[in-house]
Amino acid sequence: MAHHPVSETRAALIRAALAIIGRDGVEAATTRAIAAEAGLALASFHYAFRSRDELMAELIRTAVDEEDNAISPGYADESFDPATAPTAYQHAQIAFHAYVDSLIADPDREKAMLALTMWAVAKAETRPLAAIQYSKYDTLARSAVEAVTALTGVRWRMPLDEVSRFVVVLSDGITLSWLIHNDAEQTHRMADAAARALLAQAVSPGDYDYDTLPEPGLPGYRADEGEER
Amino acid sequence: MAHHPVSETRAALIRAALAIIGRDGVEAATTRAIAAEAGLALASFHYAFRSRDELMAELIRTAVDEEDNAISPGYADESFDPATAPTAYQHAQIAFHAYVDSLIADPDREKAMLALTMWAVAKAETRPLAAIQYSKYDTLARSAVEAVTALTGVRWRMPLDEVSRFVVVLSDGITLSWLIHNDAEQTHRMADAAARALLAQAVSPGDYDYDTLPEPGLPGYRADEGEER
DNA sequence: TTCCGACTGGGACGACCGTCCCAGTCGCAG
DNA sequence: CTGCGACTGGGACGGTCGTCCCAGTCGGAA
Repeated sequence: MAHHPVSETRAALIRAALAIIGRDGVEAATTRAIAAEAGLALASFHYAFRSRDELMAELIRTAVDEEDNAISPGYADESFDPATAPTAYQHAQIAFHAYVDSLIADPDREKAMLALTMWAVAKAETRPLAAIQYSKYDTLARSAVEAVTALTGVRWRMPLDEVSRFVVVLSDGITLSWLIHNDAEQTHRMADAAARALLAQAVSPGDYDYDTLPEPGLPGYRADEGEER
Repeated sequence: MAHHPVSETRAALIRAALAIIGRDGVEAATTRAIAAEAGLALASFHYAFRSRDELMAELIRTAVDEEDNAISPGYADESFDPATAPTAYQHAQIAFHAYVDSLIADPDREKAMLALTMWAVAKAETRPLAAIQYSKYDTLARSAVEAVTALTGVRWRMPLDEVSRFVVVLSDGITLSWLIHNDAEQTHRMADAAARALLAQAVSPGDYDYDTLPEPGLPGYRADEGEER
C-alpha cells in the first residue's frame, strides 16, 4: 500500500513467495499466486521484477539473511555469559535444541529454504545460487563455533571451517528428519545426538562430559528397545 | 520394445522419470518428457498409468528398493569378515566413505531421491509418501547398525532405532552438502566426521579409537586454518 | 499545479501442461 | 487363424503458465 519505494514491493513479493513455497512448494509459487499473496496485481509483479527467475534468485540470496537470529541463541554477538553454560557440550546442546524449537515453531520456514535449495541444485544454471545460500549458512555456523571455541577453549581435530560445515550438515539432516516425520520428540533426540556428534569432533573426549550418560557400569543398548544391559 | 508385460512398461517409465528428475528436477518430469525418455508414445503413458501422480507415488515407493545395495558394502547380509575391520569406528568409516563414493559415482541418483522427498513433503496429501520412503531408509540403516553392533559389541546410549535414524540424518546432511558444493574431498571429510559422530552415540569413548587423531600432547584447532597448536 | 514514479485493470500472446480419445498396427498365446 | 493385449500416431480439450502491453489512477515531491 505504501507508494514510494520499489524495493518495498520487491520485498513484499519475496515474502509472499517464501510463504507460498513454505506452504505448497516451489511449483505453487507462480507469478499470479505470488502477486495475489502479496495483495498486488499481476502487472505489479513484472513491474518490480524482470522475470520470475529474477525473483527466485533474489529470494534465495536474501532469505538467509532474515533468519540468522533464529538459528541459535545469538552466538554471533559476544554478549553471552560463560558461567551459565560452561562446557562446549552444553553450548552445543542449547544451540541444537534452540534450532529444533525454531523449527517446530515455524515449520514452513525451513521447509521453504530446503525446497528452494533443491530447486536451485536441480538445474546447473541455478546451482551457484545454492552455493551462495550455503556459504551464508557456513558463515553463520562458523561464528557460532568460534564463539563456543573462544568461550570454552575446545580444541577441534579439524579446521574450524570443517567443523562449521559439519554443523550445517547436522542441521540439514535434522531439518529433513523433522519435515518428514513431524515428530517433535524424535527431533529433539536427534538434537541430543547432534550435540554429542559435534563434540566428537573435539580433540579429547575429556573436553566434554555427557551429562545424559546412563548409569555407570555396563549400560547401553545392544539390541531391541527393551534391553538396556 | 518388449511386448508382453505391462509392468515392464511401468518400470521403464519409472526409470525414465527418475533419470529426468535427477537431471533437471521434478518440474521437468512431465508426462511427455517421461514418455520420450522411455522411448514411448505419450499415449503409452496413460496406458500404463492412470495419472502422473500415480507414477509419482509408485516412483517413491519403489525407488528406495533398488538402491539398497549402494548405501553400504553389504551390511545387510551376514557375509562380512569381522577380522578385516575390528572396531565399530572403522566399520562406520568404511560405510560412510562407501556411501560418499556411491554419491560421487552417481550424483543424479540421490539428487533425484532428495528432490522427490522435498516434492512429497511440500503438500500435505503427499507427505505420507515421504514417510514411507524414509521408513525404508530407517530399516536399511537399522540392519547396518545391527550388523556392526553384533560384530563389534558396541553399546549405544540410545535405542537402535534412534541410532539408525541418526545414521539417516547424517547421510542426508552429507548428501545435501555434496549436491550443493560438489566437492569430493570436502564430502569425504564430512564422512570422517560422521563416523566419529556416530560412535559418539556409543556409551564409552573407550569403545572407539580414532585412528585419525592428531599428534599427542595438546594439538587441535582453535582458530584459523594455520594454527594447529 | 505539474510531473513522476508506483501501481492497477484487463486483455492478450504463445507455449506447455495433464488428460482423454480412437482407429490402427503388431506379436505372441490359444 | 483368431484374438487379445501391448503399443502407436495424431488430434484435441480445457486449463495454467510466464510474459508483454497499455491506458489510466493516484500520491507526494518539485
